[in-house]
Amino acid sequence: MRDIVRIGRQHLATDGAAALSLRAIARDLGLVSSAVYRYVGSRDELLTLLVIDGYDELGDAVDEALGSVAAANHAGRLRAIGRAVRTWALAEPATYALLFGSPVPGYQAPAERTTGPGTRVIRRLVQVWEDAWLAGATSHDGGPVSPRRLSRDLARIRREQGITAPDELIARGVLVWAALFGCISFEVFGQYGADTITQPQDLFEHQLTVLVETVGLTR
Amino acid sequence: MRDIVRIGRQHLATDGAAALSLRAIARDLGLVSSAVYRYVGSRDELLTLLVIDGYDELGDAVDEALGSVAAANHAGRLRAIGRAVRTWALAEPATYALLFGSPVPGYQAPAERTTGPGTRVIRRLVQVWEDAWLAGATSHDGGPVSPRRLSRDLARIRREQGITAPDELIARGVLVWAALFGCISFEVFGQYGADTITQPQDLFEHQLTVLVETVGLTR
DNA sequence: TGTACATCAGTGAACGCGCGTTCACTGATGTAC
DNA sequence: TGTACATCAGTGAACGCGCGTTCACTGATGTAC
Repeated sequence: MRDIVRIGRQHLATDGAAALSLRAIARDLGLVSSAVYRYVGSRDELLTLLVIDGYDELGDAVDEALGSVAAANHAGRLRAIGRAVRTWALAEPATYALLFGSPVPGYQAPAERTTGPGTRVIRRLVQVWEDAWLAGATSHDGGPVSPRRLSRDLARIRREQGITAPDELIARGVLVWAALFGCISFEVFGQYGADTITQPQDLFEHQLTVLVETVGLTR
Repeated sequence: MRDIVRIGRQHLATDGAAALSLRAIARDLGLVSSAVYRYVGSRDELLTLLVIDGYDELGDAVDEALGSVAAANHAGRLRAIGRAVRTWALAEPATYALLFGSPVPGYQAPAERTTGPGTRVIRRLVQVWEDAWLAGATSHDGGPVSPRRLSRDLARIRREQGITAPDELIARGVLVWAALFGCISFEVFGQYGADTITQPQDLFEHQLTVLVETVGLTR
């Protein structure tokens, strides 16, 4: 069972999610193709297992990185999360692509099984903004953002997440979240030209500095 | 020939790049499968045609949007580029995924044919920073950024692009570029939860405002 | 105006391949009495 | 301690399918003289 997921991830790396083949996995396991049906039911379910496994591994990496940063060091926590995501993404580019790249055609992850693990990183990020807000360690405060439609979306997020941070901070938090993954995707997917960025880790550290500033963390 | 690319893009939307099938395209064209080999040579070449076609369509959309913005309105130009990319991505999510999503396993775009069209958007963005810099309309100036390794990468970019903007502005420009596509990818690929963001265009406009600020455009 | 020839778009059969999934089955291992 | 039975991991054949690519070909259209 663990073997199936393990080999599945290897195949993800070589063939991609769309070409993931139960027969090939069975072959690598030294099994006949029908034998894996005792464990996974269908190809789509294997994809779901890989999605959950990936989200959990990423979430564990982030949590471990956060373990060695003081709670009051909000900027440090953001940086730690960013570094952990990047490091994991570079180590597991195929699984990263499954989670954050193009959707797999014809496959829809079942929300009731993937939403929990799939939101671990953003929940950690939200906690950073919220803690910074409560500690008075962010430069963003003030009333609702315009237009009112956007403010309503942000209010819903505030309610669902059980937080108190103001509109502007939440909106910037969402941007920083998307920007962080944008930077990592560009690097992992090779969007930076081949010879332009030779020191991506230095660039990333600089990007983290700007993102800390974007969300207004003062410490 | 145009028909092949047209139908190819339709198949991209339904089956994805990895499952793109010359036979299926031939079928849709009312041709026998071997007939398309008169036009494309191989499946990989069709992918290359789709990549080039996509980059060019996106580049045209950006250029057209820029046509109605005054050159001195730097923030407006950045916003126009962002909106054009987002609008095109939402209209052509499958082609957007081919260009900016997960790499297609086993396929490598030939640099000599795709680099030109593939860099149209970033070249327009770079021109915005550069014009703003030359016009004194950006709040970022000053000397080299640290560490020196990063500064060297930025110097190479400066030389290759034939620009004069300082380190900090170039670095932030790269971040804004990656962040812009990060925001759009999150929306196109459905990373925002199903019910969290109901008004993505309002959120995007707010994100553009923050990105204008990030790159320090004062007008 | 007519004929011979070249070009060229498309045909149809074939090659060898891999895929997901079902189904009746075998044979080893564990369990109950 | 021995026997009958249940469980369960894995087998092997089969289903119907689609794929990329090659190759010799047909038949219509255009061109040269």
